[in-house]
Amino acid sequence: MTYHHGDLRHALIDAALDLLAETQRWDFSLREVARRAGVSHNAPYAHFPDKNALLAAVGVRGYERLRGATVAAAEGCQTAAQALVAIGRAYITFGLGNVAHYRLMFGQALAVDGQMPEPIRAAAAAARGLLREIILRGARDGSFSVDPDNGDDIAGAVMSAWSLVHGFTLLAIDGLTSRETELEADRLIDLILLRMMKGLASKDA
Amino acid sequence: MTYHHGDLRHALIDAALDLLAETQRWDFSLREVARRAGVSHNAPYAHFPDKNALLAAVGVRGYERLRGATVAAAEGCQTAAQALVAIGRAYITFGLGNVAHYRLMFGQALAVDGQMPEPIRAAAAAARGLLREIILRGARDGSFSVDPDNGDDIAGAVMSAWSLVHGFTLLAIDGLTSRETELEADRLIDLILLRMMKGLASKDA
DNA sequence: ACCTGAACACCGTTCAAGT
DNA sequence: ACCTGAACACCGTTCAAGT
Repeated sequence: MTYHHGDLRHALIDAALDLLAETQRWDFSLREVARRAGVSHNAPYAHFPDKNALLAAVGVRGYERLRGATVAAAEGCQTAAQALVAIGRAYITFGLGNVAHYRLMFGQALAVDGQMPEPIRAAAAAARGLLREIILRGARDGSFSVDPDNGDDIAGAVMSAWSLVHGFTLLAIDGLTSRETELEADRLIDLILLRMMKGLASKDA
Repeated sequence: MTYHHGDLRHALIDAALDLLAETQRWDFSLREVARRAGVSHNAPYAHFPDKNALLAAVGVRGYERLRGATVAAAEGCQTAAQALVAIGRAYITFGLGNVAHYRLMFGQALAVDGQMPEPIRAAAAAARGLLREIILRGARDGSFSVDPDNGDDIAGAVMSAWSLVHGFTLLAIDGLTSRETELEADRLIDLILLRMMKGLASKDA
């Protein structure tokens, strides 16, 4: 049994995903991943230039899954406003359900020389594009106060929505959300999504 | 020269802060910190139970600095609305000016068993308290649509404001903010803060 | 109490070698 | 092309020992 599988690259990513889910951390060792995949500790170097490259591939998987979850949530929504809330809720749920994976997607682990690798930047741009579509839809049907012809205005709306949901997800993961009242997590999510919508809503909506 | 300084604990934290600023990363080694402080590689264990404890102490320093920067920004502001915008801007500026420190304050590096250590939780609670005060002030003078007697409502407003600013800071650090238009960073900050304020503002403001 | 030096079980990465 | 085993320069942490 010389070659364990036709696709060790794929097997390594899967092993890393398993470790992510099991340990709830992304600081596992490359050697541990290799062990899981049943190969020697440096077989990964035949498929990835270094550990960072493997992590980046795993990170891209995260963006794909997140996109899948949010797109699915938006389907069947009548209005743009409903779709945006559904996306926000699905986004937060994904983060809280995949803590380590979500952290990896955005953390310093993927950054090289202070910059995210290109595949991650592309995935993030796609995520912004998804949000942009919804917001433009809402701008055209009058539910959002966004000028569809003003690129800055759109970018501001997109980034404010993403920032709020992203920030909340991370604070919730870190356990740094409000504990003042015995507020249930779901209720708090409702409340912050309400504020997000209010920030985008047009006055006559 | 047996004891290098009366306060090695302090010296180690300073050395770590130096490394943070120089390398722009928080994944330096404990041994490197010891080297910087001019002591053997395990002298730190006389002052910290493990590496995590040193990082936590450095993280707390970050919260203190961040608090100092935001409190200073709020001083001299006439209205609660102005104060909140000033705080938001100072917050983002701090994050972008102390990338590694900011990432450390919230990242997995400090988490043990999926939970942030108590000193960090306390610092975060203090940060929420600061926001809460401003928001309550704005609620009483009528500039924010927050019910001062409804704890949930307050918590929702606090978390939505913090989430937005926190999320934006991290996305900007990661370089994942909009690049569609040739939007300047400062302009984008203005736009997202505007959306934040709109999410909090009362209709008659 | 505070620090040192040796030691242990790990890393990521490289290299020569095997098929 | 794909994988192995030995090797290198590191880690975090522990332990016995020194003042």
